[in-house]
Amino acid sequence: MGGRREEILDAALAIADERGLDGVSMRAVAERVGVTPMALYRHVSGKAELLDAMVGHLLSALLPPDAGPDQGPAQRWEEGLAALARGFRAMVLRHPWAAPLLFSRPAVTPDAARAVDAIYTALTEAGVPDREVPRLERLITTFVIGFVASEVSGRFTSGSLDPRGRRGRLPEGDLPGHARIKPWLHLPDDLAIEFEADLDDIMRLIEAAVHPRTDSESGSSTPDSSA
Amino acid sequence: MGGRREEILDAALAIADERGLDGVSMRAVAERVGVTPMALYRHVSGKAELLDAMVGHLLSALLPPDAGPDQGPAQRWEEGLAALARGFRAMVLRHPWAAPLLFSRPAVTPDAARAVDAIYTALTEAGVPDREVPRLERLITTFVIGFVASEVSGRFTSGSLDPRGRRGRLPEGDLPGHARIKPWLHLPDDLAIEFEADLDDIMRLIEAAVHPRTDSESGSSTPDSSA
DNA sequence: CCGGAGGGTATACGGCGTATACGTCTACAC
DNA sequence: GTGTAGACGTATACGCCGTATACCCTCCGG
Repeated sequence: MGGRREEILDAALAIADERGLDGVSMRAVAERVGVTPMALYRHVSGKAELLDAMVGHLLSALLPPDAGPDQGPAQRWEEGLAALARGFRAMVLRHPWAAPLLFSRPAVTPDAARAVDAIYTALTEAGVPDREVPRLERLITTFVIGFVASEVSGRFTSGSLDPRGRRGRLPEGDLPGHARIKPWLHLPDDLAIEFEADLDDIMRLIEAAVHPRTDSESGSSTPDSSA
Repeated sequence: MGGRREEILDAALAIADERGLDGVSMRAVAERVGVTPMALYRHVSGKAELLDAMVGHLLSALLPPDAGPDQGPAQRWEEGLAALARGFRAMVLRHPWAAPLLFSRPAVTPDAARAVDAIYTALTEAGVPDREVPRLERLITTFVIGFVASEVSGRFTSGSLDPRGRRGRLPEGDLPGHARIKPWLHLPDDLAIEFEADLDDIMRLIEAAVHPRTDSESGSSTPDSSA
């Protein structure tokens, strides 16, 4: 039977974990399987499909293994969403090579569809109007994927924070926004904490979608009473 | 003078716009400049730096050209942020090749730092506590970059929506969350509208950060009164 | 006995980024 | 003028990459 294909997939995953995405070449995978590069093409249509299969494999491990037919009303929806997000983050931190691939391929595997379904269910359970559910799903997944991708790809590491990053020698007084908040400009020690705070904000965003504004009473933030 | 470097940069940008990021090879750029590939290395340390310079160039065009010393209190902060986000989206839609690069490199060019500064200023102006400003800046930029990257990289195109995407032949009844909201499962015709709705939600998220919850009064969404 | 099919190999092509070595042209000190 | 140093460009080559093409072997049903 075609256990060979999974053997190839496992080899590719192992190489990616050990040497990064650039290490995953058809030649390297073939060597690890113990076979000639061209032999891979009997089981995989090309490198693109191999990469797809790799992210598919990762996403498969995201959902709990369908722990039985009945499990009651599960947890509260916030917990379900947060758990999914945390699990996703943990997975990408464990396999950073996946980050660049996550934006290109839509959630196409069965397990990915199930993950989306879990989000739909949570949103519905939270009381979000049906019409808004897909948009909010996209908003949430976009943020979560983006956050983790930023984290592992280096977008967050000092640069937007400390403007003297090699090349950016600004006149120093040209950044009034930075100056005011200088004490808070360092990257937090633990991005997990920031991730939690962001998730919290997004949960509130969802709650707000449950009780939509009537568009009156929304007289911008504060009518006049600021300082 | 070093006009040669900008000539190289322009050639690379032109190729990227015409043939995509994969078309940008040192050989192709060199040919367009009318020079041998190795000649590029006199002006650019390697391909990585060339790519960095390309995104730097794009980001430079984001901010208004510093329209004079005084321009009053500018617009309301929501408008400033939204304009920045819309400008960013338009830019990436015009140059889709930039999407994969945006997560890897921090905002390191002077103009990028100025863009971040504009966001800081808007958040401060909105009344966000100083401590929270950098986190919210990261939250906003992460979402905006993620949204546009998803848009141009195909993550949004049917797949998470319509679960029958080639490979994902699920038992059909296995996706209760999808079933319930079937009428809304199609991608909106115009993602700009969804982008606006998302921005709106994020503006409300910011307003919520201005008036932080005291952590009482937060008895989860609705105490008991749902259905 | 045969024949096809599934799996593996060998070879090759065209592309890539770039290290190294060599030329050439200009500008300036003497 | 002459020498020389540096900036700029070229030529060649190395080692990778993905994969098209053609061939080979082994097994199994008829």
